[in-house]
Amino acid sequence: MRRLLDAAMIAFDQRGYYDTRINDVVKIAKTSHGTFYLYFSNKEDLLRALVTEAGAHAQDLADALDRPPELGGTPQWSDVRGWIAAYSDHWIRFAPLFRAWTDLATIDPSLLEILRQTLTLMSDALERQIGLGASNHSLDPHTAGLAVVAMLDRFHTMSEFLGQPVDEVALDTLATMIHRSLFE
Amino acid sequence: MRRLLDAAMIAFDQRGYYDTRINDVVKIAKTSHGTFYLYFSNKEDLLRALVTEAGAHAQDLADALDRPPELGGTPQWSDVRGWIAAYSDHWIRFAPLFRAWTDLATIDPSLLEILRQTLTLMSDALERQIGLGASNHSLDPHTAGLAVVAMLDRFHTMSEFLGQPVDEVALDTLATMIHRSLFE
Amino acid sequence: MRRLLDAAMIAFDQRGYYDTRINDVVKIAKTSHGTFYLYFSNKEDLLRALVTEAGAHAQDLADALDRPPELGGTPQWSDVRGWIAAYSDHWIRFAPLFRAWTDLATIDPSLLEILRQTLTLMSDALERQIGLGASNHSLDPHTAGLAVVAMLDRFHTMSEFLGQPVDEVALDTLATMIHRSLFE
Amino acid sequence: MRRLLDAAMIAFDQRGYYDTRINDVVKIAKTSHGTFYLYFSNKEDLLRALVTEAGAHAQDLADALDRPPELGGTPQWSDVRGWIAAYSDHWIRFAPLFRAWTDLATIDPSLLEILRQTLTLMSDALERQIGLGASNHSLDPHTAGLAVVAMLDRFHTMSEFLGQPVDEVALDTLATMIHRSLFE
DNA sequence: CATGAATGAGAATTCATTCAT
DNA sequence: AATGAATGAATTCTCATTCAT
Repeated sequence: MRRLLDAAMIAFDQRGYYDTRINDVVKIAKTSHGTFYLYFSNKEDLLRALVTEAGAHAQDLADALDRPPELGGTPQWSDVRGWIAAYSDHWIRFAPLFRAWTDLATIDPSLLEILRQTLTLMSDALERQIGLGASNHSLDPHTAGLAVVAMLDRFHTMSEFLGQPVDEVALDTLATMIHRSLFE
Repeated sequence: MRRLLDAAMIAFDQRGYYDTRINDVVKIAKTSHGTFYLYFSNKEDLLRALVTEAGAHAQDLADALDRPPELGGTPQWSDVRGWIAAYSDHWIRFAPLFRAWTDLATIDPSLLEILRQTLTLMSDALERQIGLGASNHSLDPHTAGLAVVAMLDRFHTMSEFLGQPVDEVALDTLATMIHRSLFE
Repeated sequence: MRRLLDAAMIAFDQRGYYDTRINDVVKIAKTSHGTFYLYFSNKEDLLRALVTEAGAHAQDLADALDRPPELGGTPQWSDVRGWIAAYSDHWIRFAPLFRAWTDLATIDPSLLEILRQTLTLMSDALERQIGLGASNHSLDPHTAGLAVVAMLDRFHTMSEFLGQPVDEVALDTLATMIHRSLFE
Repeated sequence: MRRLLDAAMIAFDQRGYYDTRINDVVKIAKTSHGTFYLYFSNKEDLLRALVTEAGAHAQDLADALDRPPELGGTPQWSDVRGWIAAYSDHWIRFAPLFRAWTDLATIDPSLLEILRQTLTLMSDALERQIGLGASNHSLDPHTAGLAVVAMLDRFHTMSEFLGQPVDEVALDTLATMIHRSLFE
């Protein structure tokens, strides 16, 4: 079953969720069709399992955010930078899922629900951080929290499309932008 | 043909690109399978046509960005706010395409190319704006430009999933965040 | 579609409903899988269509029963004999359906319903005939009507299994038995 | 093994033979697939075992018929009534088998053989009884014997489908019909 | 130009059966 | 003896695409 989940990640990464056939997953996992249906009732079910794992991982990310800033009080640039690095790792790990996830959430209520929870998890944690910052009277904290997640998430996707690796310089700039907009 | 394009937008919106069958499009357009293949060679071709339209519209967006700031010199909050409003309209209009577009770009080179061009169009325009701002020594302008597009794009998607409309308050906050991070 | 229905009758006759593959039907009908699914959603649906036809035919049988006896008053042996012949033809024509029908009615409510209606149609008509007969004080007419249908139906099945054709002698004996038990 | 046989009867009753999966039987019997194949080589084999049991029971029924009539000479109504009651019990006990049995006999020679024997057993015994009756000059005894079994068998099935229990009144009427047609 | 019935390649799914433990 | 995970052949079913009208 783990073999199937891992195989699915590889397959989704190579051909995308939609162009992945059960056959592909099964071949990579070196198992049989029958075995696949022993553990999952179809491809969507498989995606759901993977997405649930990604959700659990996102929980860790959110928890990391809730740790108090290094110097107490307002979060520092280094706090922001650290979290961005963590988010980047998360994104790289689960990237193959994200595309299909977003598209399928339109149709599958259970995927939508996990998506909502994961999103809320992270944007709420950010919201709490924003509350710690000064001079945020003019920001709607909820919007700001969501906007940060949005930016980080999409920046990775877009960089991928432009064929530009997300390097340290890029992460530094993102950290600066976020720190300036929220905590200065 | 326009009827088919419009029908496709409706279908993609309702069921997503992948779960839309030629049948669905044809039914909504109140025409026949035969007619569909008269104008498009397959579903991907149909998406390409729609995406090309969206690309042309994005050109207008980028042009708007290149107009000089209201007060010359550094762009003001109101300049940023205006552009965000324009982007928001653009997003709402083409939302059904974005999901599939991103996913398919992995596979279809022509879609990837249009995506790259559109993205570059907007991030370059932003990059030029950022160059106008002061105190941006610590920002990589290219990263910053892309990050802004990323944030705006994804913020809309995420709001949709959370069932939260993107209202004036949200747009104000986005404007403030962007203005602070780039031009203060 | 008629071609498919006819092909199905042939296939069901040759291999029985359960051992008939969609493939078999499609081959006999000299058409394609796709065409099959254009008209029927699965094998059960196909059976349902055939069974509905059989039901319509049974209606004719029941109508025939309701015609007044040749000599008015009590039905004569010849009346009974005539109807038995008609029933026999009906059975021979739809025999391939009957086995699966009975078995599937346990599971499929719509098949059960058609079975009920067809059964009731015939046993009610018989019940009315029995009402015309004399000396039936000791018979429950409903039971008697159903019993006659039961006997005729099953006698054919059983003869088939014993490899004994249902000939004129047999039909004469059945007529005598029914006439004696109901109208003497 | 008895557990499996009993489980099979329950499963066949609930879903019918064809829609019963080895899995269903195994679950009801609270045992494993492996164990199933230890005792039976497949589902047909399992049915064969049950059907053989039913055949043995039918032997008893036939024997009961061969006992001399209560008052010697021609069988009385009460003799007929008694035998019908016995048949009814037999039917109720083995009903789940009958449906599949009849259908499968078309295909499986060994099932056909047991069916033939059981049928012959009972119709022959009836034939002998009919020989005892007076005034049967116009009846073909073999047809008559088979017709009685047919009527009893199918009447039960049909009552089941109509949702009407086979009560005392019904059995009385059946007895009267049979007695009238054979022995009056 | 428009139609929509027909096609069949390809994908999903089931389930009897095996076999290592 | 008993188990139940694994197998894969056999089937069902879908849907993009064609083509005669």
